[in-house]
Amino acid sequence: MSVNVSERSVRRLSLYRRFLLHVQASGGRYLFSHDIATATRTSAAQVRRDLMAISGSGSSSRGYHVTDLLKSISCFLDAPAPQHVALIGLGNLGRAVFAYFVGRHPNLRITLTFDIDPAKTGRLINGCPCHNVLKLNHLCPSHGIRMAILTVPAAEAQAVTDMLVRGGIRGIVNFAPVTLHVPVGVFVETMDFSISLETAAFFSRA
Amino acid sequence: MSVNVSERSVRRLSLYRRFLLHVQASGGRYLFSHDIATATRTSAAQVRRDLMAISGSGSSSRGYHVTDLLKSISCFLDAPAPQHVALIGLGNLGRAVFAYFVGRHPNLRITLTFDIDPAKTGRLINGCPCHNVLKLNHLCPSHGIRMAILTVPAAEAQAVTDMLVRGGIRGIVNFAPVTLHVPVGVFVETMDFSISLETAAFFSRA
DNA sequence: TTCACGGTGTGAAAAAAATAACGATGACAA
DNA sequence: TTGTCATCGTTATTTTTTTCACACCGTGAA
Repeated sequence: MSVNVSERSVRRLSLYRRFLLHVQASGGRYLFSHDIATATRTSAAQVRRDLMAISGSGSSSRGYHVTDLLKSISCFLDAPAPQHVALIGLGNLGRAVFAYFVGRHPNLRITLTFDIDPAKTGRLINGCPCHNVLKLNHLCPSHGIRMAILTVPAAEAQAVTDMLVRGGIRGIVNFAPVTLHVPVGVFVETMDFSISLETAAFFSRA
Repeated sequence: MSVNVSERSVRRLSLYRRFLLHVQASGGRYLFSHDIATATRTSAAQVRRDLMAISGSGSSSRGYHVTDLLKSISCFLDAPAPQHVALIGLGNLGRAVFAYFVGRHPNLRITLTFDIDPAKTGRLINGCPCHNVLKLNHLCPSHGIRMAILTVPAAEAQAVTDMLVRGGIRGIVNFAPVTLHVPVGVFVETMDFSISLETAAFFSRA
């Protein structure tokens, strides 16, 4: 089902969905491909092509039906049941991510958190149990957790990643400014503030 | 000088530099392209090609001289003098970004911060003055600020962006989960946690 | 010296991605 | 009805990006 759709398409589809949700909330019912395109800074052809891949269909006169299209995209992007997510590292960043997360991603659920600090482990954080990071490879499989958010210091990131991989994790959102090494089949998305900053700095004077 | 180098190359060069700094710190003197490649998860050919573009040259027997290469990359990526940066929005995220920033980017300097909350404006934050966000288009030009980090709520992001653009900002690192609209010539880098999360969720079950 | 080896720099080829092009379709006006 | 028009779905083309391939170079061994 996921074959034939590139990473970039998936990203754009996620953007389209976000826009469509806004439109839906404000009562819009139909959109043309170029509406979606301008809202998400891409081209109408690109939108049509992306939607073609997931067979979301529109009418040539009215365009795309917002609710139907949302259904198509969500059906494609989301798992049938909510996915469980582990959050590793409950420092400032980890807690901020957790706070941001709440209520925003109904299909993703932070089920467990982990930290190495004994002052944090063994308690509930936002109603979610926090365990010692050493229990990772044991607890993730038993809770059906396949993806993780990594908010540990850079120095620990690779070691924790190795544990995650051993624990069967298949997708990682990494906030540490390091390049993680994982086996094929494990997806890593790095939120690399430093690199983004330097890139923006560069092009701000291009 | 910046012509002919794609955004992706710039990103990779930034990654190479980070790796090279680590190597330098641990006393390494020479590296082959494939060392850099494996460390940054790309290919040796890609590394050589990227370096070719900035005319960083290596020897076929020893590889690349770490310090020389660092010099080449930094000369290419960095402005001759430190660039001034404005930070807009001093909520949890903004303060976290500021804290992360400190000491990590010698060529970039957060010169001014802005917020809309009167409890924050008029004071020093980390030794850096905080102004009302309405003073943006006035203060940015007079301080030579050409780039900004945007950590305001999504609902305000576009309005603030418009002010930034009027204030002459040419590069924005945007943390708000919205697609910003800017004139050509203004570079926007969006740190989009939601999109990254959904992308990782998708590929974690591919 | 002479050869083999492993790496660089770079043009050529391949793959991936974005853009353009176009027949088909349905709404609407005349 | 008939023609026009704007948009869709899809194929074709172009552009961009990555990978391959190989001549050339410096080193070390024989």
